This record gives sequence, structure tokens and C-alpha cells, in this order.
Amino acid sequence: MTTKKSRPAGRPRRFDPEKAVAIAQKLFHERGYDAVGVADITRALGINPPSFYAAFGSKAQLYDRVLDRYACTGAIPLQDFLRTDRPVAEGLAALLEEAARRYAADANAPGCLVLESTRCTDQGAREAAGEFQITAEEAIRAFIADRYPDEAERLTDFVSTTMTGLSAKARSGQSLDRLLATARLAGDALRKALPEE
Amino acid sequence: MTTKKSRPAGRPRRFDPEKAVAIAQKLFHERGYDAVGVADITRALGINPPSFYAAFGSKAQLYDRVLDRYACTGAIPLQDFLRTDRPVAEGLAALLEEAARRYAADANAPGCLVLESTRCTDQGAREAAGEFQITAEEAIRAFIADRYPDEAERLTDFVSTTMTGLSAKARSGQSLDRLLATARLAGDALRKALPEE
DNA sequence: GATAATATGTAACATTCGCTACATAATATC
DNA sequence: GATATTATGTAGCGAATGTTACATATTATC
Repeated sequence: MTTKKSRPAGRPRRFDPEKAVAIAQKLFHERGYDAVGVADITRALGINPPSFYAAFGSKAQLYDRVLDRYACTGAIPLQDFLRTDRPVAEGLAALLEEAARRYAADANAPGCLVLESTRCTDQGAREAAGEFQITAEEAIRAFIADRYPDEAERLTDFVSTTMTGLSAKARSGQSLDRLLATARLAGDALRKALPEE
Repeated sequence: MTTKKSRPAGRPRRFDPEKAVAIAQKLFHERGYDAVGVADITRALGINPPSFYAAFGSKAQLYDRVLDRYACTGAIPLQDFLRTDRPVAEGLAALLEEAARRYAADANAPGCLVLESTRCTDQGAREAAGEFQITAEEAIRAFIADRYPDEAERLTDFVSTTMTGLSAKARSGQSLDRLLATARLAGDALRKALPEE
């Protein structure tokens, strides 16, 4: 009995699927779902198409795994910002600043993988990314509604719209400084919109 | 001598290129540059590919004409909002509200044709749209700089980021009411950012 | 009516797309 | 070693992409 789970019968893989997902995530984040072909991925992995399809099923299914991985490794940890021990406006403002920082963190893969994917040509990838976005928006909405139920929709829309704009601007190459300035201005709007706690 | 310019020699066209550009604009606005194929266009026009290429040269060149037409017929007339006889913040706030209205005006073709095109897969179309966006941003920047030179970059970025976000939200089906609420919140931020005139 | 010029319709081009059939190689179990 | 199981490499599929060759049709000019 080894510490590793016993290898299943059959010829062993020549590549690590987890690392493959990480490499694919990088490619998708850099160029977008539409612009990355299966051939690009197999080339980057050093494998042939049959190995790819045996391991992942399809480009769309691989993308599902990439999105899951992104949610854990690359996306903003919402729960760190939507805290009940801080004013709502401060939490949202900090979230927007963090978005600006993350979207500009990697110049080769700017913007948010999820937000950008919601606007690609492939319907499946669009819908998959859209569900991640909806989940995030619902977390923001619940955070606001807890203390400001009447403001939840309006402010959630504003935050989400601003994040979408920030991601797009990051992809167009806008600098971190300028993204941060926009995020802070939006944060000021939130502070003004919410009565003091 | 007729009032119309004398018809050049050769077989006459069976279609009107101007109307063709209008139809193509509708298609591109509805589905985006990438998702509209030449076959879609020729089918919509009731012509065959050779007629299309004889008239327009290529899909990319047709798109240049579509963008030109959009700037005249579909885009926001910036000069109507960036007026020196009104407070800067009021002009920008009105611009954002107008953007919300335009982006939601046609449910079949939501968002801004230019802003959406800056994020498509085709490099040529992206760059062509990017130049239109830069031109618009420079107009906004000059409008602000005239009275608030130190705020021009920051506020232009904020306005442009918000418009990009509004366009994306419109494309995701967000209602006019919600887009307007976001635009107004952003407008409030602008009013607060600028000292009274 | 002959000629030049332009547009059209048919048919296809080369490339790329996501994906797969098929034979073979490498492993675990018996 | 025989068998079952899994992965690999070669090679190519069918569909879609933007685009074009080519013969023919329709017009103005001479």
C-alpha cells in the first residue's frame, strides 16, 4: 500500500491533467476562449489530440475545469471582502480596488477570466462563465441586502458593472494606477450612496 | 445630364451598397463581428460571395464602412452632451444616462457596437473599433480638461470604464431601469468629484 | 452591332475548426 | 506469459471559415 492511490490498470499518462488544466487556464486567460484552439492546447501540453480528448472529453469540458480552477486560484476571494464586521461601503470599495489590482497583476493575462468569457462567441463557454458571474453577484447582493435591503440590487449592479468595465480596461492595457483611480472613484460613489452605519 | 450621377458602364448592381452596409451593421450589432460570417451577410443581402467581394473587398473592409456608418447613425452624438454652457459633471452624467438608454434601446442589438468590437477575436476589427473608442475618449478628455485639466484623465477613465460596463450589461440583457440606475450612481460620483462651478 | 466594362451565378479553393477511427504501446492483474 | 485495460501516435474526418476562378449576363459607348 503506497501513500499514492494505487495506479489503475493500463498504460500510464505521459502528462499530469492538473498541470494541463493550469496551462490551459493560462492560455484561455491570455487569449480568450475563442482564440485558443484545441491545437494550441495540445501543442502547449506536448500531447496529441486523442490524449486530450481521452483526458478531458472536449474543449468545453476542459473549460469547465479551468473555470473551477480559476474560482479557487485566480478569482477574487469574495468572502475576504464581504465581511459583516466592516461597513458595507468599505467592503465593496475594497473589493473594487482588489479587482483593479488582480486584473492588472499579470500583463500577459489581464482582466477577469470569467467576465471576459461571458462575452465570447461560444455559447457553452459563455453560459458556463455566466453562472460563475451570477453566483458572485448573488454573494454581493446578499452581503448588501443584509444591512441595506433596498439598495442591494442597485449597488450590486453598480459594482458588477464597474468590475466588468475594469476587466475590459485592463485587457486594453490600461495601467494599474489608472484602474485603481477608477476603482476608488467608484468606491467613493458607494460610500456616498450608503448612509453612515 | 441627369440629376443622378451618370451610371458607369457595365452591368448594373442588383443591390444598393448603402442599404447593404445598413443590413450588415444590424447583423454585426446583433451578433458581433466574430459570429457574423460572410455567408450570413450574403444570405441577408440576397447576393452571392463574388458580388460581395466586388463591392466591399473583404469582411474587414465592410466592417470599416459599418463602423463609419455607426459613428454617424447609431453612436452617441458626443458634441450634444459635452457642451461648454453646462457644468462638466452634468454633461458627463447626461452622457452616461444617454449611453444606458441607447445600449438598451434595441433589445436585438444591445450595447455599443464599437465597445463590443474592441473585444472580438479578429485583430483588424478590434483595432478599427479601438480607434473609434480612442477618438471618443479624447473628446471627453478635452471636454473635461478645458475646465478641470487635473481631473481629465481620471474622470475620462471612469466615464469610459462605466460605459464599457454598461454596454456589457446591456448585452447580458439587463433592463433599461437597472442600467439607468447604474448610470445615475456613476453620475453622482462625477458630481461629487468635481467642485461646484 | 461590335467593343469595353462591370456585375452575376456556379462552383470551388485552401485553411482552420473541433473531434475521432484505428492500430499500437505500456501497464496491472491473474 | 496471457489477458484486460488504458494511453499514445498517425492520420484524417466533416463542417465551417474567408475568399476566388471562371464563364456568362447586362449595360454604356462607339
